[in-house]
Amino acid sequence: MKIDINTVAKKAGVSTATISRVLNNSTKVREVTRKKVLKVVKSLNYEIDATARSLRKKKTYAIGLIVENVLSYFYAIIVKSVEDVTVVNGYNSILCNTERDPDKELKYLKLLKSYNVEGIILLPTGKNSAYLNNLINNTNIKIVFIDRLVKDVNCNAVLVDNLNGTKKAIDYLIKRGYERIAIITGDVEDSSTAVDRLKGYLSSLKEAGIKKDNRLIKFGDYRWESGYKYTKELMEAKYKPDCIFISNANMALGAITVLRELNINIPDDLGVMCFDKPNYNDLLYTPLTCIEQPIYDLGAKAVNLLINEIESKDQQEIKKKKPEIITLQTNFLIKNSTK
Amino acid sequence: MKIDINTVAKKAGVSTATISRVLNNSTKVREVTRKKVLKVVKSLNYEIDATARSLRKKKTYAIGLIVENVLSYFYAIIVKSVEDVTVVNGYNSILCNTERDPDKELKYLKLLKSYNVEGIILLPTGKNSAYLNNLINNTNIKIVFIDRLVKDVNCNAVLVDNLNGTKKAIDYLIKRGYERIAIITGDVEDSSTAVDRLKGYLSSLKEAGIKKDNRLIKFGDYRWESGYKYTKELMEAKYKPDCIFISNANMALGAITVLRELNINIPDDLGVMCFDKPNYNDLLYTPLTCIEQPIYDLGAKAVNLLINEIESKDQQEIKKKKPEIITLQTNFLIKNSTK
DNA sequence: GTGAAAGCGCTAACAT
DNA sequence: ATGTTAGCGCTTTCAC
Repeated sequence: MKIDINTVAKKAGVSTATISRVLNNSTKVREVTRKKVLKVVKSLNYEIDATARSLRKKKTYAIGLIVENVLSYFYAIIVKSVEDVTVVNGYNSILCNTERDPDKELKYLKLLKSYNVEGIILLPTGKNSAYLNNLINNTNIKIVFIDRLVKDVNCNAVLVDNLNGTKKAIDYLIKRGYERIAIITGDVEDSSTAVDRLKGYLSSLKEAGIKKDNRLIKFGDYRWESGYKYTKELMEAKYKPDCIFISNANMALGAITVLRELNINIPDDLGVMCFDKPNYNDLLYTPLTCIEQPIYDLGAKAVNLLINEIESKDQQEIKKKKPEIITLQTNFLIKNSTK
Repeated sequence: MKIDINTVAKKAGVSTATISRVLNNSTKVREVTRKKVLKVVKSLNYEIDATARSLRKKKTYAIGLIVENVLSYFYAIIVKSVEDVTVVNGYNSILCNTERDPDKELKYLKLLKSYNVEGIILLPTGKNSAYLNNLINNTNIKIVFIDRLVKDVNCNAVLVDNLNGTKKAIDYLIKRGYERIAIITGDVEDSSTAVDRLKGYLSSLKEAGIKKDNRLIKFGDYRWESGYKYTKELMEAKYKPDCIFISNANMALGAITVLRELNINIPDDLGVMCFDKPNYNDLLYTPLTCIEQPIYDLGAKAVNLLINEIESKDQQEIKKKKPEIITLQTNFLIKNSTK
């Protein structure tokens, strides 16, 4: 029933080795033979069996991509860029969504190993460092982190300059006259991104001689709900901020939702700025002053790093050399959500 | 170097067959043996080789998902729902983006066949009917269309009731007093969705005794740009609509962008309604009256259909029975973009 | 209940 | 330039 290489070989009157050579673009085939084979291949609608080929070649041309959730625009862009660049290089990507659940992440890491992917691009939950080190040390699977690092795991990464991006943002807010700038950042336990954004915030305040005030610092989880929740907390407290800096777009959208419910006018009553540009920012009822990230590049560069490693001639060398960490710069966008 | 089933067998002091039995939950293993094997498996961090297993079992537990572009929220939801339901059933999904390019679609169909996926969920470009029929007739790969059909290809599908959804929308607009309702629909050549939405529009007009006017009918491509372009055309023409019905969210966002540029007020100067709810609709400067689609369900139901077919005992029966087409109902949301 | 061995569809080393 | 054949890592049939 299934058309395999034997069927093709028989019909073409040559051996399977020759078919294989044609299919793998070996030069050691006479032009006449090649033509004949290709004709038969086409006539039978034969497609090579990737499973068998992978097993034999020990090469799958597959990489895994683990993100949090494609429903977020940020991750969707990464998925798209990774796919684009992967395909251009003759590889395929397998997409996994962790939902920020370390168990799911672990499950997917194992799955991808089992699938013999040649590399993994990981937007990490921050846990699973033991298993990650196991992959790095005991297998040939290359790993590149994207957007954030994992404690105690040394490997290549492509990041955004969160520290300086945030510093520039807070400096701007201070210059505009804001005095009680609150921040809603991510979970500093799990995310190096959240840590750096908080650091940038604190550093700017310090330089301006403004004292850190814990009432103005909230730790969210980068989701809409936590932007909503902590903005509400901030605005219902006795000591209120005059401006809120929010560490990502999803939380910022939660924030402006609740601000409208509370009838708090932006920017008259409160300034709002965020890290990461919301999708269709200009169509929002309040386009947000924000730090735009080179998200597509983040994914594209990660794939390039990864494939370079995979295809490197000198695998010994690769194991030894220390991790390459690429840091991309951000872009400042001023809208009317700040005065 | 690589830990394979032989390594495990040797260390456990049993044959590879026994290891395999344990790993496949065969009942014919003594409890003591099973325990012993599992211990060794764990201690070696052994993960089964999915490639080898697939080749031998002729079962990959993989399905392909082909959509247009994850960057669109509509497709992102489908990707998410398909992954969710796929994983729950013990399968994995391979994501492919066609960018609406039939050549890319064909390439991916071939790739997925080569990967021995057991089924494909396809949001079709509308071309490639010959190859699709080849897959259906000559391979064991099951196919389910999602969102739209392909001419001359009979297979299972999960659709949205575009006709009635649109009818309800246009009926509403007429009842609200609009008299020159324009439509920007998709490409009726390629998309059954666009055809049905246009049909619903025409049918409502007819019932209300309003004559079809070609000046008010535009054919876009479901992308932001075409919403922008055709809205501009409509509003710069001599004969202008008093309301525009737009066939999807992306084009609607393009539309409201240009309407603002042209200083056309919604809904005072012009009513706007669309099929499909924009992401964060309520945060837009003009939340749109729209038809909400059960997108997550679309994907979830497609996976269920597909896996049912894949796992059906009676494969002969499957081949014979006529395609199942599930049509999901829409939801009407009234906002202030219509008077 | 367990082991030996064949074979899934392909590639690559070796032979001619 | 082409063919023969072993074997990638696993599962499954057949013996015992």
